[in-house]
Amino acid sequence: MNKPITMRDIANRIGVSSVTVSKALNDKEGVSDELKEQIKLLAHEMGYRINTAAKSMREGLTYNIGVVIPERFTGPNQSFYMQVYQEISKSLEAHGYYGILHILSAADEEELALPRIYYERKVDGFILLGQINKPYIEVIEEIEQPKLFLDFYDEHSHIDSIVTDNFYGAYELTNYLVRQGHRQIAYVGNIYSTSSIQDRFLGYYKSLLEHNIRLQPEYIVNDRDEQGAYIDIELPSVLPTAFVCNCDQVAYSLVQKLKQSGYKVPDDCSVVGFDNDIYATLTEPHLTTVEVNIKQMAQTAIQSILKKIDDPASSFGRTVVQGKIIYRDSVKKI
Amino acid sequence: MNKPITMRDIANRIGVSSVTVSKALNDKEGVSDELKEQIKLLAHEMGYRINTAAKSMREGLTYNIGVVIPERFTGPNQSFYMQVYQEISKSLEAHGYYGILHILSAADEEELALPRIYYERKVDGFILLGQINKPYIEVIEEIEQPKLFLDFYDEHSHIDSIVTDNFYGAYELTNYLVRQGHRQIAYVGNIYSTSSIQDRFLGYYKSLLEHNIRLQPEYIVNDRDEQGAYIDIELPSVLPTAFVCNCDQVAYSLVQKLKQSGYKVPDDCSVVGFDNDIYATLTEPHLTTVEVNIKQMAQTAIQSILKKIDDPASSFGRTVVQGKIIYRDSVKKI
DNA sequence: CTGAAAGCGCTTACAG
DNA sequence: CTGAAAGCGCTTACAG
Repeated sequence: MNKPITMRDIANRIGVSSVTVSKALNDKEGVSDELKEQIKLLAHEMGYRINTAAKSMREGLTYNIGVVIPERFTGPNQSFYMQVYQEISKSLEAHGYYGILHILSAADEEELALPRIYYERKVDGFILLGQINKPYIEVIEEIEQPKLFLDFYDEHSHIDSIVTDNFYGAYELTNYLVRQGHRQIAYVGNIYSTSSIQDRFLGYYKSLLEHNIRLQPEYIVNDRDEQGAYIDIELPSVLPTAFVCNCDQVAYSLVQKLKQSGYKVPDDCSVVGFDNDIYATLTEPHLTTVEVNIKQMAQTAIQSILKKIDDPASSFGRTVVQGKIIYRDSVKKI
Repeated sequence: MNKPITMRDIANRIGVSSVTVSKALNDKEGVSDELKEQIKLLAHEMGYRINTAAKSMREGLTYNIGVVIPERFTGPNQSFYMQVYQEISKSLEAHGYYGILHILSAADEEELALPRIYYERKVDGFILLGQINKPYIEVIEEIEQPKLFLDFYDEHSHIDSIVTDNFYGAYELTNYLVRQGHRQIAYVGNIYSTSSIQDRFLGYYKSLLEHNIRLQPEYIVNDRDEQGAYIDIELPSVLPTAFVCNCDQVAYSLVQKLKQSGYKVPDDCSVVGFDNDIYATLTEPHLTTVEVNIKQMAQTAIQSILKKIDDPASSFGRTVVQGKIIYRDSVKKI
């Protein structure tokens, strides 16, 4: 391996100082346009590539962002967070930054072990992607580097967060059902299970309230136990004309159940989901659902974290990103 | 933000030189055990975290590996490569290395644009994950840094590669069907489409040959067109007793087709898949299939690339990683 | 417009 | 066993 080209090499070739080369390559003031051009050209010819490590050390910036995802969200059937990570990766690159992924193992989360990227000063900030345990949140708070929560938040923490608008998405989707003539509308999901299920339920409820539809207890259908494990869905004794499901996967199960019970979707009963994941199009008919705006969530997160790196005092609080209804074939106008 | 602690700070506190601190913290020779302990303790107390950028510059190593995945393999329904990336990330961390993901856009691949991590010397080596275009391969070959192909290979390239053993996996799976009494066995897949479909076909064919079963042309069932788009599967006029599908997703479609035609799986007909992805358990009955050993593929890739960084002359050629049959309920003994 | 000096925080090679 | 010196490749602040 021959020695890498440095700014000094370029400088020597033209008979100029390395300071001038640095200025030229970084488009700084203080070099004539002519010389600038000449230097850039030569740099290109010589195949110069900047040594980021040197720049990093000098500036005290790594140009890396750590993205921490709890292990439990990274299974083969849960591609959502990895999708988000992809977007983060792409957007970061456009800003001259790079993502470093850290899968937080269950053991490390339990033992409150901080990621290695922290101890090695590998990153300028952290994006915590996906709900982490309370005690771990407290440890994270102690870190004196910029950080934010993505796709979850913690009421008692002062860490900024970016979440999808579960409440408004479910509200809009339910409004749509009402506009299609539905008034017997059930909600499927354990509303004590997670904050997104709960917020989606509340959006659904708001729509009912606005339309003077009474919330009937038997129209809140449970889908999972305390541990989050799916349970068999029990259909209400009087079938509603539509179901709002807290996620596409549950909508998928529900449609199977309805079919088994001899009902046709959407002819006998409409069903909507949430997430627009693989289950939305695996279901027959394909589900009308809410798509989370992954791209915007990623971009918002990056803007915020970069701002915080630039100015550690800046703060954004809780930012909410709106989703988008995807209309398909699982709703019938009645 | 208060100034970060350096080795010098620790040194000053004990009244020793920063050289000694460096040696102690790195467990190098030349410091008494006593002093070493004292230094480590103090470092911990003071919350010392090494400045990797400085180390990097000094050693000329970034401790990062670039992982390049073509965009077309990163859709929401294709979590496989992101699974692999997760494993790479985890294993790398155990070696004090970190992965930097680069999604290669279709445009960049077309225009032969190298990733930014290359121009910024952000990484010590590259793992190319997933088949890239021939012309791009040629550009990659020019890079004077360690690199390897993961999950694909190129006959005309001298770049080392690590692939899953498609041939042997399909061979074993077909052997299993034969042991279960099957002799009319069809293969589903366009055998001119990709090298893995082709290699899996050849493994299937080897098993037939070994068992003196004639390969019948109508038992090679097409599943996709030239562009790789799935087409409607046409069942052979005489139904075989078993189908070997080139992937789980196609097995899923096939089972649907069989059910629509009034056949029961596995009672009337057995079906096996390949990949053990989400479709394997989405299918009813759950599919017997071959699981790619993602963990081992990642580990092998990392070992190889780290060895190459250490010794650029080292070469491994084409390494094959064996898969594992997952037995489920889609095969009947006859 | 251009450059000499200094320094970012480490580690290696050498001297004691 | 311990440390002074040198240097990795950049950039900033300052002098000319």
